[in-house]
Amino acid sequence: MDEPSSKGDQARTEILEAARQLFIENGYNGTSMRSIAEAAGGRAVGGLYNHFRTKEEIFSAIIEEQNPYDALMAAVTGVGPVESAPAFIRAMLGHVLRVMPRHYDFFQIAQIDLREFQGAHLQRVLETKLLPNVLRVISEISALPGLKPVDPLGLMRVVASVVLGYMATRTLLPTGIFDDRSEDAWIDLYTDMVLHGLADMPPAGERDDK
Amino acid sequence: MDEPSSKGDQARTEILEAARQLFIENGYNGTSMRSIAEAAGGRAVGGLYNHFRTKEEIFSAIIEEQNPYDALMAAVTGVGPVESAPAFIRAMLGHVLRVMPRHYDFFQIAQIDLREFQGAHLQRVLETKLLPNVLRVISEISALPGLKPVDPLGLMRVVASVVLGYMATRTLLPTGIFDDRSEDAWIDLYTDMVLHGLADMPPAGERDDK
DNA sequence: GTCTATAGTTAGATAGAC
DNA sequence: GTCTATCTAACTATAGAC
Repeated sequence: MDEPSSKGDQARTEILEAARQLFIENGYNGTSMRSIAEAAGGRAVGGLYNHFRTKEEIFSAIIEEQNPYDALMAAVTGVGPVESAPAFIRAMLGHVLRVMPRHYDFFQIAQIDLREFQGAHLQRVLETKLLPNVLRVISEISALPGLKPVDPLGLMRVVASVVLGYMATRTLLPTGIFDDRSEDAWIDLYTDMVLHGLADMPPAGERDDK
Repeated sequence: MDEPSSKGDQARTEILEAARQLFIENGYNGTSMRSIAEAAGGRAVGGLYNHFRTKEEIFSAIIEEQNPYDALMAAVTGVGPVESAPAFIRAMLGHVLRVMPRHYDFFQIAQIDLREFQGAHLQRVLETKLLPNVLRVISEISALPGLKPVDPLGLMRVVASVVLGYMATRTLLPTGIFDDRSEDAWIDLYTDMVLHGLADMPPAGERDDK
């Protein structure tokens, strides 16, 4: 992710770092090339154009180079061999829900892309890299025993919803309102809901709750 | 919500309507007062300032006057008397998940507020109106029989997460990928997960899935 | 309350010396 | 590759006639 490889690219890295922070604080159109240059080590505006042709190219580079794809896939593939689908889901959620908050910056950048560019820059990462792999993992889970009959697409959406909802409610609501539980406790609660639900009884007959 | 009460306020309504659409399409800073004036019946720019003092006041008015609070509370309080918490949750999710998509515009406006103003305009609506009422409803649910022991705050967060995740995945992912299921089928799937989980067995002992 | 015209500022991007 | 200086265009907001 962060690779200050050659010495000439150090400026580029500085610029991307400063830009990301400003985009998050002030939005895309709220961030000027001047402010990026200033925040990136007091540079001059013109210097930015030696590394990026346009402002949008800066934003695009952030999405392409700082996305948490590797970390996310490592969290998923790091589950290892398990015997049942519930065990896989519990381990996977445990990893993913712990990894995602460390990439909250990208979560915010992604929201900016959705609003300002209709997700155009995200789409490449999502469709070419993440989605196929996620679908493959979800299919593997479906093949394991222990789940109710749900097709892979349905399984993917509800799991994705829970992860996204977990991320969104971290800051959407007034600060500190969720702080009385530890992160581990929250993750257990979410996992238990996904696997076994909130009701204390299985659906009796078919109409315990209708 | 839409109240063309006096004749003088018709222009105001037209402006807000045009502004909302432009904000959604082009973001806050991507929408100019000129474009708002033009879209609101070919008005002149100066005329806007007879109704709103600043551009931000237009945005603020949209959040204050076009938020789906009433619709949301109606969906929740319209559940009526039930005997168990699972029954309440099923009915409530059925209403809320059907009502929220009809207010997707506001969902997008809310995201703009989060990004451009750190949610400053949302906060008033959320803290003074929605949150207290939601917490009250959640407490009522907790008092009904049929749930595992979960405190109201935990219950609120996981339910909110599911609703937000449902909304987010409607457009986050490539268009049409979720269209093979009807809305009703999706809502059933989400509700079943929230109540009974995805696993086909209750947690045996305590370690069926660890 | 709506218009035209414009003030004052700032944006993205470029030119050319070093 | 970085700087200073600047171009052109667009922005928010205001002034004043009707």
